[in-house]
Amino acid sequence: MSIDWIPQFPELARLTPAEQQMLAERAQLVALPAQTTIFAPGQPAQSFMLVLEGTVRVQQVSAGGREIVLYRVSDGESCIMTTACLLSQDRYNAEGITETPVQAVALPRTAFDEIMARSAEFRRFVFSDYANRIADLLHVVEEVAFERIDKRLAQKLLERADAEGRLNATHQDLAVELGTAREVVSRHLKEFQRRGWLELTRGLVRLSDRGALKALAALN
Amino acid sequence: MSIDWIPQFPELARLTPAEQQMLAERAQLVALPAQTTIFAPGQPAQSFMLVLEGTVRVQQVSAGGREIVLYRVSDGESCIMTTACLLSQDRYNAEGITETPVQAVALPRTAFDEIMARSAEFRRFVFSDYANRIADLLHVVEEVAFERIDKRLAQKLLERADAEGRLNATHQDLAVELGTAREVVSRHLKEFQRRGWLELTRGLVRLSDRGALKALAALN
DNA sequence: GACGCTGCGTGACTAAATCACAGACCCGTG
DNA sequence: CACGGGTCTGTGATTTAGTCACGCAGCGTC
Repeated sequence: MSIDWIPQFPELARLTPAEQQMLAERAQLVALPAQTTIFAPGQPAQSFMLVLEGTVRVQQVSAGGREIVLYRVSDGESCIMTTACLLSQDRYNAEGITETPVQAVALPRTAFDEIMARSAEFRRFVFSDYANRIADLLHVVEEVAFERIDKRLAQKLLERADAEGRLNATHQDLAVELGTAREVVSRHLKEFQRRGWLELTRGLVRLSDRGALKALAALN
Repeated sequence: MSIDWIPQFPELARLTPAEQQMLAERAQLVALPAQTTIFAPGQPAQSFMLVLEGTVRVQQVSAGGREIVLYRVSDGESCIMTTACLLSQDRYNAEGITETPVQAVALPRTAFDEIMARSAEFRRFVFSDYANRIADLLHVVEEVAFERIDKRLAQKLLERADAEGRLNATHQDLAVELGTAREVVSRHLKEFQRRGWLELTRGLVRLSDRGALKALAALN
């Protein structure tokens, strides 16, 4: 362990010096290139992961080959899905993929158990992460079950566009974000374009009227 | 604490006698009538709950008034959603309702923290519960996002019918199970009836051809 | 320039959700 | 028993979403 990563996690910074040292000693620093699968159905994960830099996309794949993005894990968050995978009897079809190069810290199972036993602060950290992931999943359920896709698409576009309103994504990519079919996204995008809300080029969306999109996204 | 409930939880039976005694002393036995809301948006839960007898239905309500059943907590399981609610920053729209009279054990937050610190076995128990709930939620996402309603309806009917193939539920109840609209359920049920798979009377479904329903449920 | 890969456009169709009712059943009260 | 109000179910019409089957466009490679 060379670099001092603990300050990146405010909750961990509150651990005692001894606990912090134990974490620092037992954790493995790992660097992953973009587009690496860090967990997937079948191969169970073996350690507790903390993301220092970059983002990991967690998505679900269906039997029929369709996919839906569940949530993203980014700087300063932990990925409890990996450990959850291990514990659940019926394995499930979620997979985690790095979207960018990722710097992370892997805490072996034994060290994880040990610090869980020692530190109430660390337990709070882990539980709050579980709680947030559950909240993310509930949000996905709500969206998928009850919301219109034009609204959801507008939300996603706003959420994922950069400061200039540009977004590198194919229609297929957006379909996976929403868990729908590519054609559905294509048609809605075209309608948005017709209304002058955005411009489309192969693999790129440029938002030109964020206000209108926000209005749609906030509807109902 | 009068009755000895710990043996109902195989994982807890593996705790040391001292740990078991501590649990027994600190836990509150509670009895709840059917149709009691045990947690809901707004009012945060305060303790860790273990269900001894009966079932609790956890469901999500949408802004538009629609609902979807997420999972059920039954005998020998714990309801981590209550504790998760507490920890998540953005509160979410899930609610827990007893479906039957429920006997449960409530462990106050301090006692929960204490036993979490002391017992690796107890931690395993809690984590495996989290993992199972996450698996449940992933299952809901998969169903809602990717599966046909007729298939899902057939599955639910088989899952919730008693040994004689009888099921006390209105079309609206079934719609909530699936997170869809009542009319959709009505139409599919009627089609099932037309095919001779079941009989319908007000508030009651009687399955007459489980085989056919199973075939549909297993399709794809 | 021909080829192939990926992304996009589109029509035709099926499935699901929504809206707006009407009728059927159930139970308590007059 | 008759009536009435609440709940439950049936149904048509319409809109939205998902599926299927294409064909074509953009772009890099040989």
